[in-house]
Amino acid sequence: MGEECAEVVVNINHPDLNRIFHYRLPAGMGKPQPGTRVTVPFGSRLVEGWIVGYSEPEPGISLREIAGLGRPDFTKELLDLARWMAWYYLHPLAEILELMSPPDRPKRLVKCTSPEEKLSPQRPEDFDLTGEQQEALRRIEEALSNEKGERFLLYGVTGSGKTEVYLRATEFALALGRQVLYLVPEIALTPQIGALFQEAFGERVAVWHHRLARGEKYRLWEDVRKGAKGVVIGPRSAVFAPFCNLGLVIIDEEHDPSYKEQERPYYHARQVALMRSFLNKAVVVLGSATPSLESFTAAVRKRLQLLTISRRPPGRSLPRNTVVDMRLELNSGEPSIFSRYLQEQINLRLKRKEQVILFYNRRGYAPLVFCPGCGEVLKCRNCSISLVYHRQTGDLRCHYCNTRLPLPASCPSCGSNKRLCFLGTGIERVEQELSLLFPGARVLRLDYDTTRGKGSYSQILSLFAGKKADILLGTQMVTKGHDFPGVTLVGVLNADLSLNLPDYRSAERTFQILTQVAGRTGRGPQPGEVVVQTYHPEHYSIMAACRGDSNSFYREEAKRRRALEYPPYGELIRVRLSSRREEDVVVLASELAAELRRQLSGDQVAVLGPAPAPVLRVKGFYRWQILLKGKTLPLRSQIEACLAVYRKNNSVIISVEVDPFGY
DNA sequence: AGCACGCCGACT
DNA sequence: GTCGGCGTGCTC
Repeated sequence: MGEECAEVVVNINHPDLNRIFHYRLPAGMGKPQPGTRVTVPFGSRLVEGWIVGYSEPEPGISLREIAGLGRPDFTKELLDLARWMAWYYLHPLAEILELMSPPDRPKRLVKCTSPEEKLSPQRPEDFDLTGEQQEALRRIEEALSNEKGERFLLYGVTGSGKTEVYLRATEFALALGRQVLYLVPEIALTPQIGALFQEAFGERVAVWHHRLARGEKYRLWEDVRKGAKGVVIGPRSAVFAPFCNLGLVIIDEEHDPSYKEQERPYYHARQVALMRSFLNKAVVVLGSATPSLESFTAAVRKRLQLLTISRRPPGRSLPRNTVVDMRLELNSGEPSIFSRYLQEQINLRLKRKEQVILFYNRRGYAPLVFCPGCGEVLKCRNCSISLVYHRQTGDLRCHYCNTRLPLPASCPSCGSNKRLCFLGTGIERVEQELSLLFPGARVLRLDYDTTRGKGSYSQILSLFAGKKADILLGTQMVTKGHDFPGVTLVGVLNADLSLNLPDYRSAERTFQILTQVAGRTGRGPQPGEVVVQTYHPEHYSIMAACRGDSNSFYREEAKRRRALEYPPYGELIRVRLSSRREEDVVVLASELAAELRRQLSGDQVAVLGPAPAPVLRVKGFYRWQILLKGKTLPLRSQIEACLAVYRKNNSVIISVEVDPFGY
């Protein structure tokens, strides 16, 4: 006769242990709730784990008893979320639970360190929403009252006041006694939004990010769990906050690729947030001026309700767009990274004391360094990638593994001591040329390398906001949600760079970046202008972005993705194998691919590859990959079983990425 | 992952 | 005789 036993997941990361073990409860004790942390005897040692449920074990296994009970780490809802993630992302449950675990209680709980709350002035409610903003807000409020967990896509052009809608929806949710999760794409953006919300809602707002001190984290988590905090603002990981009464989830800039975790377990915070709100029947608002094709399609299919804001508030017009065909520019006069038209426009702003943002998406000074003696391009010794010359630090760097080495005096390949040549243009070279062309201009550079120091990111931005500079030259970083009313010109120096990435999303990314960066201008009383330099002026994503015609972009992009059955018209899973020995990877990859073909046979899933990864070698590891395309959702367990077998080979690491970014 | 068990070489 | 090398196999 069976007996109800606790199902325990042990916190050890090994493919053989990615399952449930049954344990007896100590005598004279009720059932601890699933999600409770436990210590259990495991073989000859004690290990940590969690109770995840109760059931009757198979007959014939010798049961042992739970050795120790810990705190309840997860509510049923969070546990269900973890289970869903483990299933959907083909990832060990233990590792997901570890990721979601609440912060440890610090040894010494510091007395209240929260700075004496500056009396938060109630935000003035006196300025009017536009009709479209009002309508969006009304529908969200209605949904909050209905408590049916409705989902919205707030599709509002840049500068249309989406944040104001979020603020008022939050106010409404709080008034109903519900908690609010507000996701932002990056840590860098949390302080700004956080300050705005704290001003409106004072102490009820928790600004969460991973760099908080341990005690602070612990206290915030506890406050959220008890309901003392009504709003949690933060990046990806904030999606795991222990809400007790979640009513509204806002995903700001929902298209932003930063929501996708780039390391294990490769989850997408937007997707997790959607599942979490489903489990809570919470209302979701996905907001963007350039929705992901996934969300756009979901709106077309009525899985998201569409809320549109098509106009900026009165007096704020959308910028004028000019496309410069750099091919024609090349044929006439001396070539420069700055077209003559853009130079004229920059000069005009400088004369008028207006500000300029320039976007150039390539770090360093020169992306290629080569030897004129033998023609060899200098490569990283750990990665199959060219080294980039950084002038500021005078060294060569690998942008994949971060290796740095001094610029060699002679060619490492042929020994010639002819001077090495720099090929191509990075942002440092653009900066240099900028100072030659506009000697009087004050230029700030915003990229990965100028923002290493603590606080340097916000320092650069506040210098620019305080008009201490005329030109802000930056990489991707300048495209994200900033609001500089003094900017009347945005220049995109090379719109094509993101088009050639090995990613089926490259056209979408290009469209989004161009539209977003264009949206950084004309946010003040003066109208804005955008100048886009490109060698592909006829490309659909560049044309659509420049004309502000997003519908034609989505139509074209949807057509292409559908034809190739890429997401959202098919699911994609990338299985990556890596090892220090290339032959091991090649052999195992082809065996695994053959086995997957056998297991998943049928026309539902295509097994593509194996093929070398776009960058074959990174950090000394050779990487090959297999792509699964098609209806993979019903086949998760077959895929999992198949991988488990091949993971027994311990010289080759197998990692799985569901819905990968890039190939 | 860890840890025990097991089956062969050189050592106080 | 036994100490210890790390291959193999198991963990409710």
